[in-house]
Amino acid sequence: MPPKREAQRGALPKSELEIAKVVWDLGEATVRQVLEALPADRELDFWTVQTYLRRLEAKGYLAKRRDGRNNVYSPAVRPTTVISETMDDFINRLFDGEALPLFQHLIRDRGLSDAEIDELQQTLNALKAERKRGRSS
Amino acid sequence: MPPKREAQRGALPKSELEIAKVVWDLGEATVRQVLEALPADRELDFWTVQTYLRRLEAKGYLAKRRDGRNNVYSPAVRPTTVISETMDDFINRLFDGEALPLFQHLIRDRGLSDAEIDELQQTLNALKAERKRGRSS
DNA sequence: TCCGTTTACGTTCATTTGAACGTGATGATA
DNA sequence: TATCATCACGTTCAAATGAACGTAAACGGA
Repeated sequence: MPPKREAQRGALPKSELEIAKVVWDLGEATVRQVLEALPADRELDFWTVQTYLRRLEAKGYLAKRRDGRNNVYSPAVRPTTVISETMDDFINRLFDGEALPLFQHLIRDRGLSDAEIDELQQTLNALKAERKRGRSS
Repeated sequence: MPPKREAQRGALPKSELEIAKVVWDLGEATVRQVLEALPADRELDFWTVQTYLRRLEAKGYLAKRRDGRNNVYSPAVRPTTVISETMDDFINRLFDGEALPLFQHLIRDRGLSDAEIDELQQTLNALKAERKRGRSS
């Protein structure tokens, strides 16, 4: 059997992703809640937000529940999964699928504060220790 | 005067970016060279490649030079710049403009090999040392 | 219970993007 | 120099995307 490519929910379009992200942050939300949670400088129409939420539901990213006369949307796919998919797509497109070059680029061409570097190092150390532990047990 | 938004060459579409990347790798290239440099499983028409190159030129990303009857395309904007812009756009969209969460996600949700972790740590160490030197001089 | 408000749903519309074509010009080869 | 392949350019076309509307139904307050 050929290695079916895991549903390949091919990379959400910008606007839809933007809306999905709001829902993720809120946990669940009505159209209006999403609209209000949008950054102030992002003026979308109520109708437009509604449209995107509907599309996200149609694509299987969000679930819809009825609450009185309102639709309440919530994640139907774990956000982490969607982020991973999106990122994979991005890395494939821009860095031939290699994560490392992406890091390099981020680290040197984009300003990381000293504090951020520290934090990053700690994360790496932790991960390393974790793995070592995993392997020796 | 309002703070004009820096040309805002708003994020290249997938296919165009793909083509641009080939040109970057080759340094400069004709339509046919780009076509041939594409991964084997990516079957684009000669015409299609031509179209994308033309668009990229129109948008100011590539420069066109004449060589006999051929157009030779080359970067008009440093690839690093374009990559940065693209990445900024991406990070804004997915991580509220914060690079750190992106790192975290990459590090833990996407498999990094031990070797890659090492390499990353070295990069960070080097960067840190570099900065310390810069500050104390 | 009636009225203004808010919502869902189906629909629409312009623009962008992905992809390709037809023709006339150009250049190499026979 | 006649011919054949290749190329550039303008053009086109469908699908995806960004954005919004009209209507009818559902509510909540007067």
